[in-house]
Amino acid sequence: MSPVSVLQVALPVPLPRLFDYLPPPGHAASPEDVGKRVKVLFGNRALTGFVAGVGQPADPDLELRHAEALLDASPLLHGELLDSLHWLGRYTHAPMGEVVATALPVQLRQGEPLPDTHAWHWRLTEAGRTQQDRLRAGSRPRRLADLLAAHASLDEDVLDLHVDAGRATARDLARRGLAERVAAPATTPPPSPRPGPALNDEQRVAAEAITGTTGFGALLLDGVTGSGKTEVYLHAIADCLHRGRQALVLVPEIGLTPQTLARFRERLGVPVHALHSGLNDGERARTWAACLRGEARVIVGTRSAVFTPLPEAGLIVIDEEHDGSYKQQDGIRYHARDFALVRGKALDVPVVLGSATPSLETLHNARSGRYAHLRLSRRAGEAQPPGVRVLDMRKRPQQAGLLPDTLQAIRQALEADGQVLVFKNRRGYAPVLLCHDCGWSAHCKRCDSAMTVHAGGKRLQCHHCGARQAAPPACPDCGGLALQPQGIGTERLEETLSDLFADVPVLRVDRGTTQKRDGLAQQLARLGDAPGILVGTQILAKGHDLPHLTRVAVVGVDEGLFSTDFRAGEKLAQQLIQVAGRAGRAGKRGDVWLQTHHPDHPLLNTLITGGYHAFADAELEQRRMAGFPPFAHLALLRAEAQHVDAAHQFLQAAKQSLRAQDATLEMHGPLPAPMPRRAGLHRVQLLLSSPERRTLHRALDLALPQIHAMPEARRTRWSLDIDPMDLY
DNA sequence: AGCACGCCGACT
DNA sequence: GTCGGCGTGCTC
Repeated sequence: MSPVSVLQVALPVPLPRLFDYLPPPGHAASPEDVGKRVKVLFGNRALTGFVAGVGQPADPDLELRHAEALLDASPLLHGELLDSLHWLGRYTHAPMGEVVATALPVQLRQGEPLPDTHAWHWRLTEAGRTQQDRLRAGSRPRRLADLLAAHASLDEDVLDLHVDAGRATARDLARRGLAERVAAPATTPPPSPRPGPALNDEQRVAAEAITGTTGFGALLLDGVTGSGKTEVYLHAIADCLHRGRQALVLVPEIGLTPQTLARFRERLGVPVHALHSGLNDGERARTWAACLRGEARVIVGTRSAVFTPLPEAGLIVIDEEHDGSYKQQDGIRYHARDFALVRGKALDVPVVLGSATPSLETLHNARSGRYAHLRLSRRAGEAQPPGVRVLDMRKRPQQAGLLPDTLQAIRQALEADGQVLVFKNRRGYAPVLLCHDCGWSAHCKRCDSAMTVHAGGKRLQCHHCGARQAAPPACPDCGGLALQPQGIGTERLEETLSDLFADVPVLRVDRGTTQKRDGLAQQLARLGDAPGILVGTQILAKGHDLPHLTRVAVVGVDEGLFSTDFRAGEKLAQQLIQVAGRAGRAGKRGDVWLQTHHPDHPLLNTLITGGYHAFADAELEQRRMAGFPPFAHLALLRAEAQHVDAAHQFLQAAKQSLRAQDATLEMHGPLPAPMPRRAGLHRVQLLLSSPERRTLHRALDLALPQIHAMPEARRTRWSLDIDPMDLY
């Protein structure tokens, strides 16, 4: 007698195991069920799970429940994507149920059927054909009816192009029984690409290297700002479409603008499917389904778009591959760039990593020959690289943190009809509110950090937990009235610059001003091409062409020069290069004025005299000496608890468990996190490091079941971050 | 993560 | 006398 097979179900719970269920009554479990979603009762709630396997029950004595129902006639996840997700679960040490929940759009995760992706067409009804003449001539309904009469049916999306308010008019005709909406199969028209500018030599070499790659290959497209990386992508994508394959393009959160999409659509001549945070659940599920069915040929999306099914994949592009937004910072802490490489390998397609400031990991891979290294060293269209001028701030007078030279430089640029970007990586009015009488300063009650002064000094805000309050009228400690905002934020810069340059617009752009959708684009449009000043944080360092920007003033990056985080230097260098790259585009040479108290700092020196690659050489050498990535592999075990001891004890126990698995594993901690208290919780962390990735993962594989089962684990919120981006 | 069960304080 | 606090345990 062969024992009955059961469904091994992955559920969206943080438990590191699968749950066995008997198949729904009347069905026999079969290997074909793997990849289908399944409705089950778990405890006393109903959950949508995922059949991760079919086999013998793990515990023969356990009385199993029946699954309620299988939700898919054929597996939703299978083949390459399923394999890659299994890899992701192993790599991040996350339960498969959570991995699948992260990968699927909300609606599918919740058990909704795979949505239809057919197009909606309109056509006249029989009544419509006979009564069409009775509609008043020239009226919208008449014009639409005439239009529909001339076609068998018309796609809903084009109605508005032909008749004003075409969709609404169609619905009106439908109410009168004259027209009807019918589902039509989604069609994927052959691409009708429009030629772009001719590629220069470097671009052509790069594009040919990509299109000449058969099967998997990782290629770093290392091109200075303005060198035309996007043209190379477009060329490679067009070739991919021509071969009848799908292309996936990942972009940073900030980079997915309507302009970008319009450019892709126009040049490639196919519908471009966008996946970003602005979509609602229905749109996301439909796009996912369109990818699965091969209807979506070009998909442009942010981090989570790396999970789209690509049955006919031909190319993956990761634009601005160094960007931090590719790393998810909660839940399953995956890195979309790294996962894209895994998928590219499994799909056997080329993966292009583009950046003007490649991450040191990627650069290291390129230099060691694992990735092809494609260089674009020239700016397209005659544009000159910006010149950099360093201004020594020591013992110089300043106004709101601006040197007289800087103000003079701004004035000159404006008088020459240029626009100026003033870059300051600090939001708000001032970073600290200080009592000049007794030394008190405003701190967040729930975090170990100063509160930032906002609204010209009226409000206080914690940038770590979001707490807001009115600024006190007097010092809470000594009662004195000498409260002073200390330091400079973008808001204060905006105020000062508006006063000093009253005749030009001064626009502040930071996370506080761009929260609305398209807010940034609209603001930039308001500035137009007239002289003006942009004040902003790193949000201005990327995305959006600023063709009239001739001068960039970098004020106050000194804080970043002395951070303890091992990636701080890399991030600062990338920021400086990216923001400097904004200056000057075709026709206008730009320049950068950099204020600092540390004009001799090696990072600045190397960066300015040798550029990003010289910096990267020096930084890589330091990483090698210090045993940091890419020369070592890190994992960070974080714990948060109401009381420090609980978090500390948990990590101490975890450390012992890991030590028992591997006596050689390097462990640092448990130590308080760089911000020891945030949002009322105490934060402690244990850093694991090994020169061998396998060593690290093997120890974690063995220790994690024990760690999960620890009584201390219940008293803390803890998480494991593989390849942490920052040690916070 | 949820959710139930379970044993101790301020309320109708 | 009960509502409700969150500690502990379990989920096929």
